[in-house]
Amino acid sequence: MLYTESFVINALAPFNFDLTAQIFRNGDPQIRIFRDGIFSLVTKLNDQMILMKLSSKGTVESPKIRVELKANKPITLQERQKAREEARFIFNLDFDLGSFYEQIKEEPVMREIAQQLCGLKNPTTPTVFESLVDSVVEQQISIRVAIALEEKFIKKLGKQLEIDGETYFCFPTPEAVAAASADGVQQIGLTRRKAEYIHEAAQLIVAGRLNLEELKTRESAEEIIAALDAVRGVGEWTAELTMLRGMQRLDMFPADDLGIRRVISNYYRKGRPIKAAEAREIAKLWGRWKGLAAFYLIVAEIRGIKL
DNA sequence: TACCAGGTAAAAA
DNA sequence: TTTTTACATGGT
Repeated sequence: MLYTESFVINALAPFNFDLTAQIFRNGDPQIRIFRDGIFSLVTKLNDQMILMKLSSKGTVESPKIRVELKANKPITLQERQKAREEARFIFNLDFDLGSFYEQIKEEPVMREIAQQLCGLKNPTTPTVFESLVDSVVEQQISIRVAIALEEKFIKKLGKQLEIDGETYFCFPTPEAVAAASADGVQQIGLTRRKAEYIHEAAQLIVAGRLNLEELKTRESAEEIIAALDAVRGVGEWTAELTMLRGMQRLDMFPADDLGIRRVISNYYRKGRPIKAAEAREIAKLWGRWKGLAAFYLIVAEIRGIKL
């Protein structure tokens, strides 16, 4: 029996859903993908797995998102509410881009890029755990290899949903990862070290010694970084990236990141290689939105925006 | 075939 | 205290 329902939610303008969801255009259809104007992913709410499909029903200045839920069991009011919150979180719908645009309006390079990418918001992982795992997997290896490994990880340890004749996977819970051995995690093709890092982090969470979702609510970046840094395998870069992509901490700026340094170099230094210190200096132009600005540069490069 | 790609912890110097 | 090395896969 297939249960389905849909509703519409608002986003704080400006918001360009299609531009933002484009990030997922090459995703795995069984995990998450943006195709034919529809973003889909499976989410685990309470005990139930639900397929969520999002599409744009409004404009950049008056954004409305249609949310469609599909499940094999009846969807409760509470699940519906959690799905709504998750959709808001994944696309940062409540964030006021105006405050970012105000900050960079006197800065010609970012102003031009922001004009061309108006309404682009930063996608966030549904859980901090997912962001942490992704960041560890992405250490040192190319983003393409990392994505291949992340997909293997999800399909090996994530829960599976059969619905509407299709198979989907949702991101593994810390419990599932902890229950697997480090060997099990490594089998997806990670280094032994990385498999241990991820397995240990999952164990800490299950043991109640690391509460990532609680960390998300803290004000102080230093406190969060310190807590993340205590996890083996998590250094400064990993902590910053985890916060930027999993906690909506748009003030985080991973200056050590080679990709971020490259895009800054391309748009601000004519491609001349720069060091982390120079990247930090340039990032001061963006005030408290350093991480969001870096995301804009990355998207600008992907879309071939020239100044 | 060989080398490179969005780091980190541990070993070596 | 600072520098070097192991790590494992997929793309080119």
